[in-house]
Amino acid sequence: MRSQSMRLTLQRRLVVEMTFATRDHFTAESLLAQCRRRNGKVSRATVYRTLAFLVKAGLLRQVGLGQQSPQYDPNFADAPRHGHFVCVDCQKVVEFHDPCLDVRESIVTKEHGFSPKRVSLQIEASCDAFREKGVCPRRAG
Amino acid sequence: MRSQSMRLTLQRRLVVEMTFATRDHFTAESLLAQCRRRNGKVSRATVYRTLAFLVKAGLLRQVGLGQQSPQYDPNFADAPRHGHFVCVDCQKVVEFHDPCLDVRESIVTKEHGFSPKRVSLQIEASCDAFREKGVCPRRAG
DNA sequence: GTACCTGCAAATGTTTTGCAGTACG
DNA sequence: CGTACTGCAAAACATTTGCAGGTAC
Repeated sequence: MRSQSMRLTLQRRLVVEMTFATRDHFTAESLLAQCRRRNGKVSRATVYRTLAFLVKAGLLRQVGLGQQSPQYDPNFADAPRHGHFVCVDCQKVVEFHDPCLDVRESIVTKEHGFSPKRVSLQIEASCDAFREKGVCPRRAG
Repeated sequence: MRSQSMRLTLQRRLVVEMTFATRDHFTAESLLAQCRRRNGKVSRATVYRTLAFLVKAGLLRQVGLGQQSPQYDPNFADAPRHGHFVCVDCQKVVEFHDPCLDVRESIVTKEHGFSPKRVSLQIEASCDAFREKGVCPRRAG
């Protein structure tokens, strides 16, 4: 998987494991915290360097979900063309997939003389709970 | 337009003018530079504060276009539902609009129990020039 | 005249980098 | 064994904030 002139160190192994240990999105800082909770010994610099490598290799996706710092989406390799709902209240992220959207995206892209590489679709929306109760279960405290 | 308990100062006027002086996307820092080139006298803090206000007011859109820092899209008020092509080589951004996509997005969103608020669609792609010549005219130096 | 606003500079937070020591292969 | 990698701490950025002084209304 990675033996392409790169060394497989304990630290990189840990970062990669933590990256794909969950399907949830995460930030670089939260992954570092996760690694250390797992009693792993890894520096901040190595986490950032390894994440950058995974993104460049196409195994991980960096997405801007409206929050302050960029998030990483570990499900990108499995389903390269999924989109994200982001709740305007609780910030909860739900992934979705729609073949019709994909097709239409391809058509539009080609009409404009482009050749699609990666698609990033975010929809800010309110979830059911928010509309009904005015607040999300997940919200804040 | 803004007299809703907010004072119309010279600085705010300048930032708003610069924001909508072009249809190009920009960052907070580049707008600050732009303001100062226009011999305007405004502080970094005021630029950030005014941009945040415009975004909250729905007159400006903050978008993550894959670059390091977030960009601002001044065309959001005119066409709230447009998407962006971002060239993988030269980073050039081209806006597009497609009603079919809009419709499909609405359907998918509702199917998942959400109510759409804002849609952000970015497509990373290679432009004609890049595919033909292997490099974009706009690229780098 | 009084809030609200600005500008500065410091604080905050994130990501990158130089370099000496470490360890994979 | 040599070279790539790590960790540290500092640097480089981007953005926010506290506060003293300024200004729109």
